[in-house]
Amino acid sequence: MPRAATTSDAFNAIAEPRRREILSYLALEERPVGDIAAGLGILQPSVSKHLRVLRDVGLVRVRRDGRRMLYRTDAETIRPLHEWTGQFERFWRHQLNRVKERAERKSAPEPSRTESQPREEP
Amino acid sequence: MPRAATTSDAFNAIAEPRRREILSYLALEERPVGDIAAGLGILQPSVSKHLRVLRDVGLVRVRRDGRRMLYRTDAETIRPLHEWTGQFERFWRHQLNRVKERAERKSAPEPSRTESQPREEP
DNA sequence: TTGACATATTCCCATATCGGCATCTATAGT
DNA sequence: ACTATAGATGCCGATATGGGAATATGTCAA
Repeated sequence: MPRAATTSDAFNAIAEPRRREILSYLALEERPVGDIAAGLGILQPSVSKHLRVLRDVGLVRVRRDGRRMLYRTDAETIRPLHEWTGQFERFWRHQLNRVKERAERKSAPEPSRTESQPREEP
Repeated sequence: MPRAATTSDAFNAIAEPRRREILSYLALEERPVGDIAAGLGILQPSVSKHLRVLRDVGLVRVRRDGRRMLYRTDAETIRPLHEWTGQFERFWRHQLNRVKERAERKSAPEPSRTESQPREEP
């Protein structure tokens, strides 16, 4: 089974850095595709494809203006992501304290072999 | 060029639903792999693989306890995600108002052909 | 040492992805 | 009708993915 589709949910959609840029770019005001391409330095077909993904998951809305398509970010769809990450807020507060304590304790060597470290190269 | 690696950053790592479950599961207290597998109903090798991804991007920390590996969520790494999504907070507040207005205005039909709708099936 | 237990890694595979490039569609202006 | 402009879609190819099953590594205990 491959990775979940980018269009499966907002989490997958925002995994792509370009798409995050686009969302920020379209947060303040709606813009046509050409502006996005020029403003972010991405080829137009790529922009269109990213916009299709964002549209499929509801992260942007479109409106036609003559021959242009005006896109804007739909912040409401980002909200669940903010709330999911927010569930850990109380923990990083605690961890800040731990880091502080550890720094203050740095006078005591304490060579604990149990504390883990990232693996090394083979 | 394929999709960015799941280990390229926290955004890609949390795109996978199981990994999100694991992070929530490990938020309160550290747990051995077996508990995660049993608690979430995932096969052990899968859990180990997900944990390796989460570890590579710093979303979890490990510590050895005898023959078990105790994992815990490192909330600090989730913080940037919370902040990125938070940049849109002021907008979804505004959009709430718009939705409210639209609902109140629902007495006026106004058949605007310009307002976009999701595409239809071919 | 041997065996049991806990976790990690490897192999296999069907599939979605992103970028480039070309092409198609749609609207506007003359 | 013709042309220009804006955007969307289609095709291609290299690649990482996640699940499953099997196997490897590592630690404890007798």
